Amino acid sequence: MWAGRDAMTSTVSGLAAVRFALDRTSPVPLYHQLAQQLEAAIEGGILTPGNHLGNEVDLSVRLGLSRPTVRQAIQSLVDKGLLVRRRGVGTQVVHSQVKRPLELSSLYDDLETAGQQPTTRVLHNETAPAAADVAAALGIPEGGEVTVLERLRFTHGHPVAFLCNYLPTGLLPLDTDRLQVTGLYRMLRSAGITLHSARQTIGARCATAQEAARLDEKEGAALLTMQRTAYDDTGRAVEYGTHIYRASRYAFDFQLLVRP
Amino acid sequence: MWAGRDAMTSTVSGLAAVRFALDRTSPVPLYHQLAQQLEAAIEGGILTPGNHLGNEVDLSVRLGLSRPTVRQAIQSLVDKGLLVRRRGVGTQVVHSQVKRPLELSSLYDDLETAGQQPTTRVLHNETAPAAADVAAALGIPEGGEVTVLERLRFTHGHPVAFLCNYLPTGLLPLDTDRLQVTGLYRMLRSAGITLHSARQTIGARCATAQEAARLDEKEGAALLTMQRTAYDDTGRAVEYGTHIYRASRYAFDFQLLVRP
DNA sequence: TAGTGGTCTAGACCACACG
DNA sequence: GTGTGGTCTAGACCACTAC
Repeated sequence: MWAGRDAMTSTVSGLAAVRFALDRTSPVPLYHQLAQQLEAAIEGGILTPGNHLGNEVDLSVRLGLSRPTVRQAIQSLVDKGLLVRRRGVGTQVVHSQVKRPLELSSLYDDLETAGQQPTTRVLHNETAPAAADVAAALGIPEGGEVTVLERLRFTHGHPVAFLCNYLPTGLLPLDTDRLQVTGLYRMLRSAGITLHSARQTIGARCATAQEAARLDEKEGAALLTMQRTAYDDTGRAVEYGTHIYRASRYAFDFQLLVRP
Repeated sequence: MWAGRDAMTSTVSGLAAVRFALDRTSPVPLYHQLAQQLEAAIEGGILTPGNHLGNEVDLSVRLGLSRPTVRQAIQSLVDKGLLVRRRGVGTQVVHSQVKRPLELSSLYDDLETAGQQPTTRVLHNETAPAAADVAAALGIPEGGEVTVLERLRFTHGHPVAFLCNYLPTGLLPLDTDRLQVTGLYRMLRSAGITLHSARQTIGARCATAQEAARLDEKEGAALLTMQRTAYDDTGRAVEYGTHIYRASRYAFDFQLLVRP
């Protein structure tokens, strides 16, 4: 029985071929090290779709880890959509190219990763009393002071979007020069504000004459609209924005994972 | 010290007031029972934003559970965005109204939960050879047989969307009569197909004369467009669709959680 | 220094799928 | 039946935060 198993391992493609290197002195948790190496093996094609991962108990013995630790590593990849577990069956690599789950995306980052070399022109950057909708979105009293930000975003010198954002005044320094060379979300991050969730609405409408002029479109052209309120990890609203995109030059593209 | 603690509990609003009822004979896991009751306490306002949950060890003693079990319950609520944990600080109820995370949403279900009484008219339901884009999306050979579905979705008797879907033929029975009274995703679910992920693109354009006529709009009206490919839990593509929505009557509205 | 969550262990029993 | 993942226990030590 045992001899048979050992003899078989040499013919098993997949997990048996993976070399794991766990460093107990590293500050990186063991389950995370294991998850990273499993993910690398999947990305690198060593573990191919449909490959069984073998049962958790054997794996934990082989790695010298406890089963809960191995489970935690596997679970994180299941959450990422790379693995599927079935009771009584086993753990398998998922069959397809699920790339990145939906992120709370920043237009600036999206454009940059798409190689679009985004640039920004700041049209307004000043404080003003909050209108009713802004106050409601940010959870502050109507008429309270907010910072109003209006920006035009360009790619290759052509306008793509008109961005209007409202933030609680004093939340972070909003230097106009810095806003011209980076994205708002990056500035939030580097100010120590971790975004946690957001509520957004995506719609469409035809461009008014003013909007058309601003975005270098014809009047009546299709525009994508987005309103978003973003919250930090304590649940405090940190940003409300109404954005307008040229539909001829931009579309929202994202991956969803079903939460079980 | 201990006396002081006990004396304080009576003045502590929040967790101390919550009565937990755990049933060890239930098939529902203990961590899930606990998570549900904590969630109910938050929804019901017994635990209010900012309330500390108290340390995990005390809670596990009080409940007669092990700490890992309590942690699992708390973690599930952290994943849902209801709680925040900070090392050295504690666990707190999040400060805002984060309601539902983004789901792989079905238009039919969305409309129904909004009380819009959706109805459907099936325009086409037949098999045809797959065009290049459809074949690529579904991962089948070009010219391979697919089922083509064209539907109009109404609310209160007015058209909202034109839905065109492609599915691998034979994946499930697609009875036209049933499609008229329910949604495609419900039929997939009841056929034992669990959706796992999807890739979607949302854009906008102006209505052509034909589209305008079909959706009871004027030519040139703004339309929202969505293309989506959905995958089941083995990573197999089970559905590809191109949808068109009247922007005057529909917008995408959803909540995002940042995945840490 | 004291208290918190973060990580990890070494077991155990159960429910479910498959042959 | 046999093997799988699902759940649960009762401890342990560490890293971080706040005072």
